[in-house]
Amino acid sequence: MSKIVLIDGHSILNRAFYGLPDLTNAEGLHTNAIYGFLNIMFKILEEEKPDYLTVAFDVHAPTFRHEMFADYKGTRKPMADELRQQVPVMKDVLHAMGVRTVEKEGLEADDILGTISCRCEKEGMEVVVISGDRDLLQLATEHVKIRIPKTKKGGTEVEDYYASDVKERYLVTPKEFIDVKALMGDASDNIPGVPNIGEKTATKIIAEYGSIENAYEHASELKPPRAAKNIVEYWEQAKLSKELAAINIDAPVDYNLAEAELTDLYTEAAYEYFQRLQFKNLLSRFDVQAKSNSVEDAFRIITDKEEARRIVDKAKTAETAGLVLYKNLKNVLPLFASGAGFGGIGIAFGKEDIYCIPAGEGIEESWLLEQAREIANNVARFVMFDLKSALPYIPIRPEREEHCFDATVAAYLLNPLKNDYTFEDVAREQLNLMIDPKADTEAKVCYEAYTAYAASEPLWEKLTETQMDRLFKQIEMPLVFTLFDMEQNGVMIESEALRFYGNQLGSKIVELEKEIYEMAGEEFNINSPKQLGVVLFEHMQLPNGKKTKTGYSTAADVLDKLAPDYPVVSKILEYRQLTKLKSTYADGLAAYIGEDGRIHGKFNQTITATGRISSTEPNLQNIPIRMELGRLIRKVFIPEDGYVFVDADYSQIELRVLAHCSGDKELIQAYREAKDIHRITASQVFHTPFDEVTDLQRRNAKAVNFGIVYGISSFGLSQDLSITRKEASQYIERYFETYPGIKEFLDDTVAHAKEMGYVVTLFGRRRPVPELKSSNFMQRSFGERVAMNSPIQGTAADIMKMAMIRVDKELKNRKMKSRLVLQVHDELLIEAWKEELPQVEELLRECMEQAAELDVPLIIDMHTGENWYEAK
DNA sequence: TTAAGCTCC
DNA sequence: AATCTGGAGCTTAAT
Repeated sequence: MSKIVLIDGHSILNRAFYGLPDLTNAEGLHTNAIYGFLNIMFKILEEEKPDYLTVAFDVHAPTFRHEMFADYKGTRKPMADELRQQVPVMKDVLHAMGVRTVEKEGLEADDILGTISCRCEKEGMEVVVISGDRDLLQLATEHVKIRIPKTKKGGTEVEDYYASDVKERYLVTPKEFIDVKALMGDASDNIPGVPNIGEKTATKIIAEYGSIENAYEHASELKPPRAAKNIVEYWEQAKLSKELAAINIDAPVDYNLAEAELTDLYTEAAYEYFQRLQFKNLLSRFDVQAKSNSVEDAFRIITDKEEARRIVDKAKTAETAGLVLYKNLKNVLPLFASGAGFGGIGIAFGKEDIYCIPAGEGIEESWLLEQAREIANNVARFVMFDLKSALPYIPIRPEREEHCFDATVAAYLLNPLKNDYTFEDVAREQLNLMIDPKADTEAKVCYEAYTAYAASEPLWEKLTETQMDRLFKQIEMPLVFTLFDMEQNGVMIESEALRFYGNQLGSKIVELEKEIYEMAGEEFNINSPKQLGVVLFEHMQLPNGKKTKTGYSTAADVLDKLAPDYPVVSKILEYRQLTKLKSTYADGLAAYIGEDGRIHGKFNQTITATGRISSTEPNLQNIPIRMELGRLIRKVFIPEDGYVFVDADYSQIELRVLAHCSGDKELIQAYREAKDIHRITASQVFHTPFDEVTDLQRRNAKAVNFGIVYGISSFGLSQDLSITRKEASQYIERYFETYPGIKEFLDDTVAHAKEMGYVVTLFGRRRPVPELKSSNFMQRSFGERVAMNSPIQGTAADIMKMAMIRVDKELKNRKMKSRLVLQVHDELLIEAWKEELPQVEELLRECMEQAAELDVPLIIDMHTGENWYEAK
């Protein structure tokens, strides 16, 4: 017996839309409803294995009851824009998959579904109807199953209804379901029903009498007298309601079953669509092997040393070579980290020259690595993904650095918003090459090498088109080597002192724990916000316990307000501080100390949206400084014997960048003369002579200065300064009056971003801002703040990168022993050989202050010390 | 895996 | 009518 699945298109889209978090693709297109729809559809198809499939849509986008308001009468919301824009795309996607869709002017999807369902059942088919709308239950029979998906946590659950299930659950048959609705009405469908009859009464009446007609004839017997009276009084209305409630099962629908036959959904067109929508999980459903990847024919696995020798010799003279180092073949890419388990190389230097060369019996690891080094240092263009991680094995001579091309970094510049930059993605995006996720490791190695080889050109073209070619060549690529040096250098830790610090924290924590249990009158996990909230706001009855959806907020700003009145709260805050210090810093850092007594953290170049560098394993960019107790941690960061720390940080680099980019005369002038920019700002904003500015005025001016850089709102500023929103907006207004160039610049930047879809730094780095297209006020506002902040933060990052490169290069050129060890966004830490100290100081100041020439001076503060605490 | 909390610039 | 300062990473608890 053949089977058909019918889907209520808008209903399922709507379910998916409200059941999933907002997703957007790179174009700023919202995709969550489509994604959810497809997941539900695939799940159903796998379960049902039907022969036919059809999706029905309403011609005019219907309104929907928002789930939250489903119980309220008459609260239909118009379809959200984010959902509306997904509807035509959804239809396109279905068509790309060869799925039949039906819609007809004047018909609701219900009627289409009812009609097709009825026709198919008559043909002796099994019918499965998918909808989120319970009205469809009236269509259920022995052969028509209604399936209602529920988006729950951890996947979708589906409620199934044959006729008997409807009866069991609602006490009436599917046909009677229409009569129930006729009596109770449905405000959202404009079905009036009969007054004073709700769901309970309606169900009871229909369960007993089977139809409104029969109930009408026995009106005098009806239970609640009011119902009896009204059913007579409103009989015409009841009949009309029944007509409205009934789904038409004989509508004039042009429908040919043959067109609905379920064929292979995973077409090339669908693949391209999924790719564009960035449905990565769904892409894996496609049987990529079926597609002819002609490059695959060129893949060769080389085990013979003579052949390997011929290949690498040829590679050395190649124009462009893509290389990959891989672990043992059992291990999955990406690259090995620690050196153990080197498996071999992948190399590509032409469309017909793509090789995987495993290290093995005839081909020694050391020989192979040596060949890789020679290739890297001889080809005109050497391309890898994540070059920095290969540099320990393949050192690049300084004069050869400019011949290197890191495809990961290039892909990052082209779209810094992505989470990762895999070779599979780059192959897909740049080469239109689809890689089978199930391919064996050798094939993947070949693919990666080939992608590196072949993608460098389109990547470079795109960098040129977007005018980021200079940024790439002059800043990002050289930075790869600087960051590598910094990682290799690492920073020395006095591990004894660190352990002592941790132990001290440990004892203090135990003490505090006892005191808190004592004061609370019970023992609980203080680290659990959930438990803590219950103890504080329920058991101990502390005031103001309202906040957040998952319980009480126990965030520091909430507890701060309570601390003066409740000593236990102060203890808890102290406990939090100490446990944070111990777990993240004392114990956390200790775990990363290497055999050389140093921490070699990672500095990541392809993470942030703005162009900053990030630091992981461990994060060395968030070592405490604000609180004294935390700041002490910095005493364990020490230079090696014979060395001293030199720490230099830019003074207000972001504000200076803003002054330059905006060209604001006042602010530029202020910086050219400046001793104290916040005081000058206060003086100008508050119309107070410079020398008479109060501390409060200065503090406020400083907060406004920061707020401006972050993309200010009056609310944020008012929070920050504990003033009213009105006062805050007055501050901002006066600030903009004082510095009209800044207002103009920020407005222009947002306008440009809205038009172009991205913002740019002074050095050409781009950041897309898809949020600006959102119809959601909050999202759009976020986009505006991002548009204001990113060019400033990004330009500062660009400048720091240029400075680092110069510092690193200069130290190496002069063959100095001093070395760069840390970067913290606007700060560099150098481990300086004591004899070189004066040179280092001069060089640092020169490189940093002259890194870029702006209309305002770039100034650094510099200190030396025997540890990081002293040097900062 | 996510949320809440905390650390930094 | 609503909104409610930008960029990161790590640890813990709870799912």
